Amino acid sequence: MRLSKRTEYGLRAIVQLARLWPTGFVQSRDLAQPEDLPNKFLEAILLALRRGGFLESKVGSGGGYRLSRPPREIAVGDLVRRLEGRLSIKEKEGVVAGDLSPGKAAVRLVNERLTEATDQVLDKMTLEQLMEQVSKNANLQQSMYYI
Amino acid sequence: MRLSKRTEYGLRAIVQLARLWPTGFVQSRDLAQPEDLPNKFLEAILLALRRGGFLESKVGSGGGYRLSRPPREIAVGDLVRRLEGRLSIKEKEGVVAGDLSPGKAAVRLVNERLTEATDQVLDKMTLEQLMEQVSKNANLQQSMYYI
DNA sequence: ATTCTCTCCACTAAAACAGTAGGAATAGTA
DNA sequence: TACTATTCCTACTGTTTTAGTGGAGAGAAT
Repeated sequence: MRLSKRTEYGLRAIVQLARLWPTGFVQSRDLAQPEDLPNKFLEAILLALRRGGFLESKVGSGGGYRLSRPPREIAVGDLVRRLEGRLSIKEKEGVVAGDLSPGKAAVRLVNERLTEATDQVLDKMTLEQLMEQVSKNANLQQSMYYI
Repeated sequence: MRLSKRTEYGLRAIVQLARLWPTGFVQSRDLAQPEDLPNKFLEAILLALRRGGFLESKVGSGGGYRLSRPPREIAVGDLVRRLEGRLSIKEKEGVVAGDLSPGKAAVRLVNERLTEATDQVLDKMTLEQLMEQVSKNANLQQSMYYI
């Protein structure tokens, strides 16, 4: 299970926006540079995040992006699902379940378990919690230098 | 999180072999037909499974494939990891952890949680358990017709 | 010898991924 | 009004991955 670059860049950008919350608008370029992300690609990603309702944007001079609500109200799962695009693409679902081969049934079961597990992880985590855990880890690392 | 066709076909084939365990060798063609899998593609997959130590094969007339050990001793996780090929590809790991940007650290954390969760699901499940659960579900479905 | 099967190598078509380029639209500012 | 800054939008491109196919070789049974 590997996140796409698109998702990775999106998360990296939104983490920056979360750290700045609730201050003003930040421009795409200023999100791209410190994390070294391809600017044009990032623009498209930010646009998707805005369409997903995670960001607000303002065009023109002094414009940019900001979170549309506080980090604690943004679930990482929603972000990832928006960014991956694929991921749980409504499989045709025609069959009601009794009538598939044992092999197909097994594959379906594995897929379901996997989806449940990943959804669990992703939906339980808000952007705020993600950032807390990251800085906790960072502090841990930091302190380990002095042991 | 979507399993590739390669993995799907491999699972569907090995589920058939597990149902037949511990009887003799089954030929690639006879695995492909009932599940309607592309024969040549399946051959390559079976070869990978043999190389992974999950199957034994016999060439020539009367040859074919069979499990190399009982279904209870085969973890679905090992199968999937073998078949996906990618999935937890040793990311370069150069950085010891303190020195990544907050964004990178966040992405890494999400990836780790996701990997843990999927490994958990997959490694806890043996081929035998998978089959039990599939037939349990099938029975459930079956009985629901009569409610 | 012949047939049957796995094994192995090379190749291809299509999709997904990871961007890039250029301009239109919009909002502030002089 | 003219100018500038920024998002918004469309279309395109190159690379990698996925999902196969084809054909020949090699070993085993009859």
